[in-house]
Amino acid sequence: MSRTPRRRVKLVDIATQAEVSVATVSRVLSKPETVRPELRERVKRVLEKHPYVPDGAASALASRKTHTVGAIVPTIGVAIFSDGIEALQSELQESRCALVIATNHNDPSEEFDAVNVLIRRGVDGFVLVGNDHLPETLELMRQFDIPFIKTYVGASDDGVPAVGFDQFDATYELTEYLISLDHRDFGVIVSPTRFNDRIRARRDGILKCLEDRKITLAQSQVVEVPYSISSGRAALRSVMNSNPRITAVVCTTDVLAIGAVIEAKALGIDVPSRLSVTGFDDLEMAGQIDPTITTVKVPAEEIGRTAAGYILRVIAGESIPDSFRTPTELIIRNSTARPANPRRPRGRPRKAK
Amino acid sequence: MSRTPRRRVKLVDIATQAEVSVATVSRVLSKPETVRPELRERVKRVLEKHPYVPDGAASALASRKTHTVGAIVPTIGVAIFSDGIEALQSELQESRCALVIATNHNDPSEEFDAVNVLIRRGVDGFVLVGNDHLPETLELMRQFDIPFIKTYVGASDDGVPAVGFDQFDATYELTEYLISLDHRDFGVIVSPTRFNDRIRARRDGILKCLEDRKITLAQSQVVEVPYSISSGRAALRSVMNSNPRITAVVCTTDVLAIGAVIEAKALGIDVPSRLSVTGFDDLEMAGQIDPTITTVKVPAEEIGRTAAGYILRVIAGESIPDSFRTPTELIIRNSTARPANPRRPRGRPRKAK
DNA sequence: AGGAATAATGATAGCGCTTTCCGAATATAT
DNA sequence: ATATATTCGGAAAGCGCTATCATTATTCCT
Repeated sequence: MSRTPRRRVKLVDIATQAEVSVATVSRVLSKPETVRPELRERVKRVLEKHPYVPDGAASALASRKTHTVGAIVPTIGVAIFSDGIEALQSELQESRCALVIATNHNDPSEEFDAVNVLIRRGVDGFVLVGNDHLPETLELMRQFDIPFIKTYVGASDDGVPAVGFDQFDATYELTEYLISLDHRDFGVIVSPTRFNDRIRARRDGILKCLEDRKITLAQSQVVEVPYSISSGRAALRSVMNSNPRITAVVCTTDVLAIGAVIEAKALGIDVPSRLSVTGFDDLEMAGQIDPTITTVKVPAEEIGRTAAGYILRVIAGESIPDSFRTPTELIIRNSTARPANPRRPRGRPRKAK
Repeated sequence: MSRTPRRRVKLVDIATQAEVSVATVSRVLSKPETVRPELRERVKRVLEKHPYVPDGAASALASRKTHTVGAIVPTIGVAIFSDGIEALQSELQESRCALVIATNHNDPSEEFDAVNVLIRRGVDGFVLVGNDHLPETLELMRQFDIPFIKTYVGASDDGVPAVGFDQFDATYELTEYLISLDHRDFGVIVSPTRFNDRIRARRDGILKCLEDRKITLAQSQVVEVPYSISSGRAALRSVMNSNPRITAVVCTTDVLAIGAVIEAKALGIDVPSRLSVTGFDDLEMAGQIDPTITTVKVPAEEIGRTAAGYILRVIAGESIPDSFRTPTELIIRNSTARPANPRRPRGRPRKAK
């Protein structure tokens, strides 16, 4: 327990000890190949003997690089984001780059503040979530010349690089699958769409698919509720009350679908024989609950991993493709089946691709 | 869309504009009360007109303060940690202090590396999780004179301030409750204990309580498995196979308990009439699954909030109590009941406090 | 072998801010 | 009025590092 309050060792200490200039030590640390092996070794030996940790603030000030990227996500309490962040971080770390995380709780003005704070702290680039951002936010990043990318979206609407998938297409496809099973009466349970373009896209994918097949929906068959299991339960009740003929309920997230399935059971509505339910995200729970839930797997880990490479390349000034698609996967489980009395019984079963 | 690549505005620009010295502007920003109102207003007006964002690196270098705290948690993918972090962050933000998060995946050497990286990046203090840390890690933080606290533990074993609760006591109490219900044959399902003092404490609290009541356990009645629902399922099977007379299964986390409950149902073992199951953490799912699960609520949000104040005070050099206890709560739900054929049927029901 | 080109090192000027230190201005006491 | 205390603002010295540039050592041509 050496309580030695000894002064922090700095570059000049190492330099003195090794009898070279500070410039040389700095070079050994950052571009070792530019210094003669003999000297390099001498410096390295000294470095090993002393607990030298470079001062990030000083080097950031001198070089104008922080080797840090900032990620701003809605929340870290949701698996698809925490998984993405973990992957982003470990990948960034490989390139000796730190990650600093901020949350915006789906509030664009919180995001603006976060960008401000992070710019002040110093980051070389930003990883944002979704397509919707305050113009001021974008303006600020551009003003400070800090590059950024968008994630969890298939393509950005303004030329900013994006890595993710098309949420609209994913739910469109999911809904098509339900229709192929001969479902014609739908309920839709939507998580909060305010300031959330991804959820809006999911909802719109469902509605557009239904519309394209000329399937109409009463207002009351589409409900928007908070993100929680208990809200999912309440929503299922409300949707089924509004139209008892519904045979399929599409939820924009697994959390809601889990609630729906639990409530259906409590109501004595059998899933899937009487009612099909689908989720989105593919949480572990979706595959374990009884019945297991048909859902769409979100490639969170791949998004995080890819985003790391993307933002690093943007920072390095390399040009990269505008968008990178990480494929989703429709996972068919036991919460979906053909309805008991299909309105068009002769439609033959179609295997989802 | 002004694409103006104009040079970042700095302190001297503001100073020139306001016709004062940089020192004055700096003072207006950090200790406004030391500058005459008239001048202060003049500077503030200029500040408002120009998008000035101080350079954190420069001020960190000059003042040796980063206004940043570093938190190192096992993972952010677990609710009790993500909830704690969210609270920590929002609370820290109130004091205009940033939070940077690192994960160690329960690996002490990853934690050491993280501390290193964060020291380099610059943090004024650390928030760690648990009691177990490499001596090198502690030594490093002390060497750089960076204060730290421990969280999710009731007290530290070495005088470091701690905020949290006693995991041992919590499971001891939970086990007592089961015993009061007349359970005498137990199974214990434990999440990974390697490098995880909190889980070890939870396990030991269970075992000690059992031991104190002279209840013995075969080796096979205590299993350690990975942290997942499916592991919980497998573990339940294994435990029940080893001794079919078991009437109560105690799990160290809700995730495992959820798996246990699901598997029991799959096996046709009714919970709670034939088997009682308990969890720990109080995830939302624990209160929604059928049967709802008896568990211990972990005050994650309170821990995060309190930790913020604690570390801030330590940084400020104020003296604080060695530890702060955030109380847990035993939440009794439908997964626990008196066993069908208690070995000692005359023990009268005892209400848990 | 002589000179040019190349490579390796050192000296040093900042990076943008904070913070003494000190003089000027103002207030208070004698 | 003068002497003394008090307040306020400016000048300037760094904070620890990187990067430019000049200098010196080394290698390669012809």
